[in-house]
Amino acid sequence: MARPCCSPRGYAIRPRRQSRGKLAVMSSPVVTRFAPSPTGYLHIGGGRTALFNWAFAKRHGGRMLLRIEDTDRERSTAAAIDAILDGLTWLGLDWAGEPVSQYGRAERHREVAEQLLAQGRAYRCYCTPAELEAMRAKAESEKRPIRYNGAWRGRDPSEAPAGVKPAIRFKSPQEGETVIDDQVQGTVVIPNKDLDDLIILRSDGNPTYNLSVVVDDHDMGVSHIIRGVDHLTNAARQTQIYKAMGWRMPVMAHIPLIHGPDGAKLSKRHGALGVDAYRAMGYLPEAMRNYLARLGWSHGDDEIFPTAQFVEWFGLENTGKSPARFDFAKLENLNGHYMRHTADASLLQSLVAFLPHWEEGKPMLKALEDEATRTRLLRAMPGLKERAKTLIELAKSAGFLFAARPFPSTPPPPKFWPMAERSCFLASCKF
RNA sequence: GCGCCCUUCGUCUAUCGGUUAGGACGACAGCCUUUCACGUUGUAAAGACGGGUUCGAUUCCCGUAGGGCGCGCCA
Repeated sequence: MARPCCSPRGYAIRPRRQSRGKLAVMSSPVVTRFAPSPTGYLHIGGGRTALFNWAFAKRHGGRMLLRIEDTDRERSTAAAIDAILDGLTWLGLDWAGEPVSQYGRAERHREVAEQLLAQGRAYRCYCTPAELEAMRAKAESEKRPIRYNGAWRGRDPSEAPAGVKPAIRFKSPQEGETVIDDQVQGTVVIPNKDLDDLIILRSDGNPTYNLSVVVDDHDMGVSHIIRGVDHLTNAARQTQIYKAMGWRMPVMAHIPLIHGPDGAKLSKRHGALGVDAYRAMGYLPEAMRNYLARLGWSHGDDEIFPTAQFVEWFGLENTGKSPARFDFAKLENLNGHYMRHTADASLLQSLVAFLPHWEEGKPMLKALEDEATRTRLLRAMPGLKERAKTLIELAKSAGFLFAARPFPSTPPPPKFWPMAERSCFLASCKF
């Protein structure tokens, strides 16, 4: 049963009131989290990870938390945080409570690091970054695995060189293996000899990722961790930390990555697009959600379904392990479908919401402030939306409505207009 | 180099040992339409390779090849 859990940093996790219904048979509330690092925009893979976390939480009557992993002070920016929140909001994904700043919890992380140190599960390491770098280079040139050699693992602290601030390393088991029981990947076994003693607290006293994640997920009561497979090795390291702390493991689910059309990793490091770019290309959030849902997850032959249906169907057991390539053609087709099936008035709203994000959208946005113009566009909508695959296409094909400023009061339209526009024009003039 | 993971039409995927290997996007060819679009009908298109296990493998096991991810005082 869920118990309130309070972190020393002061935020209390209230147990969620158990909702009735057949899905509420879980003994503890489902808490997922989306934990992006604010070093850039929200890329598409992150968007899907958020979608899965969101859907999973909703599906089980739980909630999704948002944690900003901003412990890297050098690279974290406020602009990136805004971009991420903006991207999630546009995608229609909401989260419970305020976003948690991981950096804001550094004190608590240090505390755990100290505890590990006191328990003999961690030790001070006086190697300098330069020494480490040399060690790595040597290992690489000798074609040996690149790992920390544990130089300070058994060394007496009295041998510590003067003037060197130590980092704290986790004393990772050297024999045996670490097993990850993953809902998507299955049972993954990693030999402990391949996992070196990772730094959990930097020499400047700041915690590192793997420690922070474990402490935060634990303190925040996260029950299910759904993230990209690129974190699989981290999962092993984190498992060791959970064990050392005697904490209960959350359920893990590592989903496959989304690759670019060329098969290479699609991430912000490789110039992939942020979700804001998809908005600017005129895609509808609901189409985006539907498209993303079908990347790595499936429900039989079902292709097009509303988000509510996706939430009802979503489960980790239907999530595949192989990576998918991003296919614009399919996205575009799906988007066209959604445009055609969206009510005129609501599509007009989507268009108005989109216009500010389109570089050519200003004039039309201005023109649409006029009630009569909006009405005219609304009338033309049935014909317009039929042949537009994106909001950009919709806006462009609607352009004729705004072109001639003193709008001709009487048809017929000029003969050189394409038939589609002529008929739409006629429709817009219909009384 | 070491570890982990992946491999069904071009792409996303279904298949939970026995199917004419299904669907969707895309492609191609018709139909519909005074254009386009929509819609619609049809066609081409896949189990990486080699071994096992089994009466029977796309499905289970091993190997090979190819691909991906990870190996930071980044997250």
